[in-house]
Amino acid sequence: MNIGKASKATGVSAKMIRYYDEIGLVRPASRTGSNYREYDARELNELRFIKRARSLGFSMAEIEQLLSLWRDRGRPSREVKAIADKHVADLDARVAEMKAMADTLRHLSHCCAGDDRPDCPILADLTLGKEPTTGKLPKRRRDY
Amino acid sequence: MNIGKASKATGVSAKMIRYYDEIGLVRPASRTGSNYREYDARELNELRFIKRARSLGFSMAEIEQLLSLWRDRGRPSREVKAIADKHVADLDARVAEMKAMADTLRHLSHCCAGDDRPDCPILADLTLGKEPTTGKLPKRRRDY
DNA sequence: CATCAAGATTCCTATCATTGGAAGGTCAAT
DNA sequence: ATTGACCTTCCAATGATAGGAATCTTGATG
Repeated sequence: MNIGKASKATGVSAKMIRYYDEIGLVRPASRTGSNYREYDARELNELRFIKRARSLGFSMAEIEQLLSLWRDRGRPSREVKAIADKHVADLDARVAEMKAMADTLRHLSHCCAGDDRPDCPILADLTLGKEPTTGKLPKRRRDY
Repeated sequence: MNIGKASKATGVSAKMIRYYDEIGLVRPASRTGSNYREYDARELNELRFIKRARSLGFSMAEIEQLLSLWRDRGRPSREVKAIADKHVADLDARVAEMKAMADTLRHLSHCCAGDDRPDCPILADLTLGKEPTTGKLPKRRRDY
């Protein structure tokens, strides 16, 4: 099965399949005589695994760990659970941050007349240069 | 006031001040005879404005709009409110997505014994290659 | 005044995951 | 044989930020 079919079968773009190949997230694909990448059921499963994990917000680094655990049939579920739990905590923290941002803005917007007059508490607040109400933002570690 | 002082006064790194300068988010800073950037109170305020807006999760594009509205003393507050409200809606949507992710993972983790045995519903779920429970993820448009 | 460290300048590099395109080789069907 | 769809590699760009190198300026001290 070539990369196009594999892409359709897994929902991972051909570009990204090549990229995962390049960075060694998946083992280098075997090649046909004409240098086309070839995929079998096993590799399709890995690609689906990656896709699902990305959609759950796991970083590539986490996926690398999860993949190696997944490949190891004897691994203790404890290890997987630890990664998942850490990720849940991460997600919860980010949700809290964003919720605080949204609430702050919602409040400001609610106090803004939103009419033809120039008085606007939103801009007034921005002008203050205050620290964010949520405290310093942590570094973003990943996209999701 | 040189860039180092401006950085300390606003909390925006010198690197980022130069970057905002370079991309035209702020007007090109005036220069001393020896080519040092010079900042006055007005520009410090703009940098604080940008910092605060970033901390509220506005994208650079949004900040560009907000800045031009902020500079225009006669603008209707309606325009500012519209940007803020759109952003609140964006944030709410992202919060909902991430909450759904966290909940899905939390559920999976809860079902995982987390012991020495290899059976793990988390990996089992990832193996399915299902569509995310939250539906397709929208493109991330920004960091925050 | 000479010197030296701190701090300014520009330019280049990297991040992370993803997308886009160009140039060129291959496959399948007509 | 031609055509069009598909594959290959390589290069560039995204957005916001950080790091570093090379070079120049400033300000303080001996």
